[in-house]
Amino acid sequence: MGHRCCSKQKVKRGLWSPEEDEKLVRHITTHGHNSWSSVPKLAGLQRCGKSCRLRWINYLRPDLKRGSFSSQEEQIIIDIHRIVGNRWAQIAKHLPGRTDNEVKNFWNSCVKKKLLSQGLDPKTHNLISSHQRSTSNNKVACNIINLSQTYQKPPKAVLSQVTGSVSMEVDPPFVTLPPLPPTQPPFHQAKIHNPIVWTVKDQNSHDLITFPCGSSIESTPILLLRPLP
DNA sequence: AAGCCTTGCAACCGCCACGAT
DNA sequence: AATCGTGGCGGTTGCAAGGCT
Repeated sequence: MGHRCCSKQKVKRGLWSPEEDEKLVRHITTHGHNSWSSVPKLAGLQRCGKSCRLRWINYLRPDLKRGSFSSQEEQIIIDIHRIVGNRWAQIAKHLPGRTDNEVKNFWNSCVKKKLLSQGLDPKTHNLISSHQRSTSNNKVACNIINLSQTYQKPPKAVLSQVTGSVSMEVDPPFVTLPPLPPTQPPFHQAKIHNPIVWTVKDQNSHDLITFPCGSSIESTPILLLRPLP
């Protein structure tokens, strides 16, 4: 069956040859890819557009970082996965030079096993034991759930309910991740009418961090809440 | 050395969302 | 409003390479 764009023509499948790679790279570096469906024909490839797109994004893009993941990258993956779950594309956006496929493979081959060996459920990041954590940790966990639920709502749905600013109280300690690189194109920027401001306060109502979300939820720095050692 | 098993990763598949018509 | 084409995403598969017996 396959994708509709591939069903009409005879397309090659399987591993890409160096010659095919060269054709694709040459075409995209000189002409770009306005329409992936037209790339195979213009580049002289017997592949479907979807396959070309995948090959370029996951393997041929010049800004890809090859090689094994650093421990810092691994920690970022774990932290963001705790919040957003198996949204590999979201996670990969916070790891320059890494693709969603790479992150997914790394998770399935390494991180998952590591968490299991530590007695942690890779889906929930909670201890596999039936006992709950201490009350202090429960408080943090509760905030993670709140933030997670908000984060996972589609941007449109969130914005439609926002009339000014949204604030959320969380308890320290917490860490933050830097925002996405400035080159990241704003997601659905044109549709945003009500800017969101997230405010994190301490227990005495002092502002700890405030960050506007002028473009969208997608470009918001993700707050990572985890107990400090 | 040979056969089997495991692992990592590239690629495919199926689905969904969205814009154009 | 319905349909179609396309891009994007997560889940899954297949294969090659390396390890083990």
